[in-house]
Amino acid sequence: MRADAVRNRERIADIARQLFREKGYDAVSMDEVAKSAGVGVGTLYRHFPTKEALYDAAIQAWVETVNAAADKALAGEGSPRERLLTWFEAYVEFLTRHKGAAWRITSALGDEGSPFAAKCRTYLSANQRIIDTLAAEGALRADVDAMQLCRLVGGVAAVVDNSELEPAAASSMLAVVADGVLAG
Amino acid sequence: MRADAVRNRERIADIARQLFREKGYDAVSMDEVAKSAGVGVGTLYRHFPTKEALYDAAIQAWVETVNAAADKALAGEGSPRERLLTWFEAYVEFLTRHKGAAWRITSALGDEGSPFAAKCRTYLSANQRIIDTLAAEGALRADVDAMQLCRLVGGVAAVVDNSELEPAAASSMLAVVADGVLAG
DNA sequence: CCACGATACGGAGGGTGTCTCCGTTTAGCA
DNA sequence: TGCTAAACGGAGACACCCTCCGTATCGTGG
Repeated sequence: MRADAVRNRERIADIARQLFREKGYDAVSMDEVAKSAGVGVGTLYRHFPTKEALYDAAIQAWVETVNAAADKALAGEGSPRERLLTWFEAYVEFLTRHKGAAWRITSALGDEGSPFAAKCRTYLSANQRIIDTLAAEGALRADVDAMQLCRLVGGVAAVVDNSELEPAAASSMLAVVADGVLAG
Repeated sequence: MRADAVRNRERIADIARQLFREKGYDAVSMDEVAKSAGVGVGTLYRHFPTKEALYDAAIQAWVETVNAAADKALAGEGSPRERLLTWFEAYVEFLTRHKGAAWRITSALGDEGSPFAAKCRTYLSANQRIIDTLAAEGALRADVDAMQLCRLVGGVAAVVDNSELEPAAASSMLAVVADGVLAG
């Protein structure tokens, strides 16, 4: 790739990240991203074939830290319930950091063709590690799997994001899910 | 209202109901509804000021049966857990009967300005009755409210609808929520 | 039965969105 | 420095929701 192309690609992704984060997916148009980045829409579409692909690139950076968050939750000293809740809250915080991301990513679970498929795999494997660790301590009900957990917590995150709920409201819903998952 | 207007209004709502049910909200355009109903788009918009208002009218009928479903769940003979699960499954079945409805309605919880506000109130009061009844038997944790329950189960319904999950997958997620809500 | 005013109808077109196509410009190598 | 492959920009195709207004129809009072 030519040097100017690399520069443009990065500038576009940066600008898009800011815009999506401030305004949410639907409220940002491709024309707006192009104008803000000082390029034509053609350039936008050469680098990112669809709006969703641009979104995927824009939110890439923070997804990559998810495994660190899982490590941190597991390394905690509390009861299984406390560690599970720590993880759930981190997970919801991640998913709601960009407006509209929670629902888009949770919707893409199980859809290999989605532009978000790679992010879903990251999330699924992080949840799997949580499950494996807590199951080894005998704290989990037997029939819980990573996909189910992603969907449950993703559903909560989507609702929290959409209705712009207080952290306390999110926590009380997560407590319900955690208790349900821990129940024998 | 003139007789032809009444006929048109009903035909439009009927056609729209079928189309929305088959294809989901986003995949049905107003032009398509107008063409299928054999009217111009102007007529559509005189009867229903926005697409969401048309959707609201199209899914009106089944919403009205939600209270009957709550009665039926409460009249059951099983344990609190069994009755709660019966209600949850009926609730999810309602919300997923029209593709796209679960997320739209759950998103509208707490938004009085939404075209779905009336439907939300119906759902909230039905959930409140469930809570009151089970709380009187001492089966529920103290801090559960109807809004929280609507959001939790609505989130599950939205995920089930979006990913077209099997009933078994829905049931296992609902079991988690039910156990979490019942846990003391 | 008819004439006429109120009501309802149809569809062209405005505004905005995503995405494509292609003539023009530019980077980078020989 | 000259050439070619790569990248650029933006007009415009297409689809969507919704508005506007000239035309057609209903239904009532004479």
